[in-house]
Amino acid sequence: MVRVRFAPSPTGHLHIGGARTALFNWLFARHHNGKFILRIEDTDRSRSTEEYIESIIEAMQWLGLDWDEGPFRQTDRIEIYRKYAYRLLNENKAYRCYCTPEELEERRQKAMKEGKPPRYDRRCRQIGEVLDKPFAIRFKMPLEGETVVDDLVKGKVIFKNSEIEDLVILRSDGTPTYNFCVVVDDFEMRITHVIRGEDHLNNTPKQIHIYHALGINPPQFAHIPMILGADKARLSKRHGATSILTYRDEGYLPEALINFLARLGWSYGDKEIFTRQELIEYFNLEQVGKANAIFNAEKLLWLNSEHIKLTPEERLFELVKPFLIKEGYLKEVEILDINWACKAIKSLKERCRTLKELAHAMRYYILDYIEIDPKAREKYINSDTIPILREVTERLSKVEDFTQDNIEKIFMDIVNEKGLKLGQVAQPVRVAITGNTVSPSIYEVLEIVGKEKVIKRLRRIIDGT
RNA sequence: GGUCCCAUCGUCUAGCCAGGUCAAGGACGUAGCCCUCUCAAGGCUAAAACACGGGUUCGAAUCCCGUUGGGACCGCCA
Repeated sequence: MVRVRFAPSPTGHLHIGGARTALFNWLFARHHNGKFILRIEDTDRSRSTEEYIESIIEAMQWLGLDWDEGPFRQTDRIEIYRKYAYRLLNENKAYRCYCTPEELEERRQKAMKEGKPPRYDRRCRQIGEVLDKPFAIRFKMPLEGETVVDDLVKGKVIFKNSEIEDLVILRSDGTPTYNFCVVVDDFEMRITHVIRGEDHLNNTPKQIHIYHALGINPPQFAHIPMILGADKARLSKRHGATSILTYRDEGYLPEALINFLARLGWSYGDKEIFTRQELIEYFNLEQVGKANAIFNAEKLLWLNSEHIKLTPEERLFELVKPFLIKEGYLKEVEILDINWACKAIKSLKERCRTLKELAHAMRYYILDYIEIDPKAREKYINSDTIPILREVTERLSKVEDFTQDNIEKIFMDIVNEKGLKLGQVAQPVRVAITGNTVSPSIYEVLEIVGKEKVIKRLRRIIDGT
């Protein structure tokens, strides 16, 4: 049984990189009919907050990355880690370190300045007796030999044990540290595959030794490449929308983001567009690449538009509602006729790349009156076009059955009778009805807006009010 | 500074493990054309890459070594 976990630390919102790690774990679990576990690594009490925990969970839920166990919190499990740490101490596999953080920091700075590796010099490892001073517990790393990490993505990676420092596993305040908690938790939670960012690759040999000291077998490791910003630096706030929830608020579909994230570092031949089910079916670690990837916002936008096209109008309507309300086009209690709304959305869905854009475009279907773009007005509403608009208004107002076909007939009649080009009629009308020079087919727009509003808006333009 | 990872179009990538079918394929973006009531969508076309240098081999994008470049880690952070 495959058991994987996503173990974010709540020191910030869920960002692109974290979400991709979560996704790969989730996909791997679902593909193998295994379990996906959520674990909150909040042992850094000074930086972890409840707010971030909630935010991460909200983002996971929005993405549809559901977990089977958890969320577990490491702060609830402190006693467990402490127990294991003291076990190692008693078995002489760890030792008390009496150096203070200040001393260590000082030595580190000095080492850096002298160009030496800023590593702990193991000075307390020699102390035989127990001193009456505050202490941290350090793990005894082997002093020689090699450790091989047989990584599912990177292959065999070899580390010299002499390069690995004696890391602190329990702080002097009694709290455990990251590298120790992961091992204990992954063991206790019976994790079979650890899929995480490549930034943890260097930690892996340390963890492997802790596994061995505890007398347990390490899980399989898979270190996936990093996601970098356009400047090739690690993705951070500087690169704009970094929180997953921001993408939700900007009108991205979760399935589009999932699709995008999946293709960042993983591929399935030439296929670009995947449904959630397809990803579960096709995902594997073998096809995960080794090189870092740069976050490409343009492609995400394109994928979003593709997924909007794939989404049924009914669902789009539900998804776009919050945006309509936020934009003020719709009051919260107001109810739109669903069939009408779907017709409106259908006309717009292949023209919009985000739900935000969709909501904005829908304004001219919903509102009674719309603002006319000054440039559009200048170009298309003038003494030449007012007579045309008058003619259109007059004829449209006589139409009983306000359908696309009937509307088109009227436009064509006017064009033929007056010897005009269709654009000479369509564009002024488009500006009068939508407020801009861009919209779906004008006949379609008129039908959806409806006779009453169409006539009202045209009259308003003609009257110059 | 040390250790580790990585290297195909601007970007995501296929191909690499099992060398020849690759004068390197797809996608985003860009440019042009077609369609056309506008804008999209769609269709067609174009520009655009095997980082560099050695080696192995009849043959290398694919295997080996080095160089360069990028990234990560080196905490009583995770």
